[in-house]
Amino acid sequence: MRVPLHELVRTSIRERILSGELAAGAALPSEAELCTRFGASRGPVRQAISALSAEGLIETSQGKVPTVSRAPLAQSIDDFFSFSSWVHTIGRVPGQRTVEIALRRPDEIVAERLGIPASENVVELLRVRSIDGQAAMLERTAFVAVVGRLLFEFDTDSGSLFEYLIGRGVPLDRGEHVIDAVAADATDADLLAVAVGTPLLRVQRVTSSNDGEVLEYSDDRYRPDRAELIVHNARSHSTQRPFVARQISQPGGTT
Amino acid sequence: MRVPLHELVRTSIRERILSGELAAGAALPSEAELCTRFGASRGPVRQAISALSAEGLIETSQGKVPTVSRAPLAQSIDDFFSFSSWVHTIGRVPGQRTVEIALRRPDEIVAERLGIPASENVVELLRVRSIDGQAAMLERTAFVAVVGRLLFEFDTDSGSLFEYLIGRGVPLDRGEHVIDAVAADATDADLLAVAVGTPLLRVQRVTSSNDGEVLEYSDDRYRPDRAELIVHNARSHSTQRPFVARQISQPGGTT
DNA sequence: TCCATTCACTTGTCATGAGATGTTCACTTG
DNA sequence: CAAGTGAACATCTCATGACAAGTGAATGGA
Repeated sequence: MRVPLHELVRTSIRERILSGELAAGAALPSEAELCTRFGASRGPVRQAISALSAEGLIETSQGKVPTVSRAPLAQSIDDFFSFSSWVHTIGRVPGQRTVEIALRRPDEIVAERLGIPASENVVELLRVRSIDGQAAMLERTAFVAVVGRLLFEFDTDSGSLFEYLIGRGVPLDRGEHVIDAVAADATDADLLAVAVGTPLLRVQRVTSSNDGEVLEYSDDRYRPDRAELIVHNARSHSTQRPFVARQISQPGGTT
Repeated sequence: MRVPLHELVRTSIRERILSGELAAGAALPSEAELCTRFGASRGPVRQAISALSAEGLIETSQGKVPTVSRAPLAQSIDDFFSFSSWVHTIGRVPGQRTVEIALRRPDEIVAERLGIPASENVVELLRVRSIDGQAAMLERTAFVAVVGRLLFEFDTDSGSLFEYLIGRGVPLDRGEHVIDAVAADATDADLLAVAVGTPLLRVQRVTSSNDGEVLEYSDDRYRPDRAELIVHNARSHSTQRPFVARQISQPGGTT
């Protein structure tokens, strides 16, 4: 498969940023330099820079050399998918305790969300996720069989399941998250150490590949005093990109 | 201020799409046609098309004329800011009942969110928002004085406050939304017709201009059985754009 | 009638050249 | 010593030309 030149330039620069070689706030080489370095004309180079800018990785303005963005969006995106990654980037210590892992028939809702017949087995995982040792979220995940098989070779208490699956080549690319609020049931209350009926922030996620193949369904319930979601959004036609992330709850939030 | 040619082409096409002149799925003129029509070379035209594609308004692929996207993102963005607009686009009837409107000193939290001293007056508005006549959300909004003044010339029971303010030139451009869950207090319970302690989905929004000037703070509480939030997200470097919107709750959501 | 091929047309990619416009900083001037 | 000036340098804008690659409809043969 032929790789266009601007694509090559783009990924090359991106890798240098993500690897830390180009730190946040650092200046990129000028267009002219990039041209000679890649043996390209200004067209592809500008195309690559423009794409990286749209991606949120760099910031540009006329007359100034592009600089590496201080709040890289790529990080936020990964953070939104991976609890461990998120907690790490905010400088806290993530933790997880596996309550249950099982291969079983899915219930109606899980089967419907995964888009499979109820007769097809799924791997279900129930974990308590914590921040600095304090329980913050209860995670009920169901994987389709082909992905779930990989779980039995993984210590679900050890770290980021998401990174593990990505590393094993599972194409967890797209996520659809439905957000609402539910009252803690007996299980929630027990594992999150709250009273039954306490309001919890629930995020139901359906993760699929770029082809649209559904791979995972998860029902995550957050203690709202420990974690919340944050959405940035811009109207009109600004170049500002929307982004979604989690954040630690601020004290005094309940009016 | 000088308007670049590619910007001109871009807004021209965008207007033709948003006005409905170019329906969803319709084919755009070819690059060559656009070039002659605007007296431009391919550069600016391609730049405009690429921007519109990134905006999500059109879809392109090699060899085929660009077509108007069937799920325009611009709509979703506006929908996320305006309750009325959202309810309209899903084919329901929005409603609102103003419970209170007042000019007063802000409490600590409101003052902090708006970034103003507690001695500065704000206009506070309390409204019940409904879908097809059923109460779905309770909205507590505080406006800085300069914006709030406009409210007294507006019938807050009549329709979209957001559109009214935009029409009056208020630059409501950027929004930061913090999402969590709270238990319904006595007021919430009364106005939303639920029991005290019922979990509600809360969205706290700080709206500001592109310059970063804070204009509005809102605390919206949704009945999770009537409305929920939905977030689409894509990892990696796909062209897929993230978006955030509201949606009507599906029955049987509580596992 | 059906199917493979051809061909005109489309967008994607890339090079080169040139002027406009914003930034920065050393240098001049008061 | 501070303020203003200007040149070097950067990106932004736009034009022109050329080839590669995908699309779709017309064409022609089986």
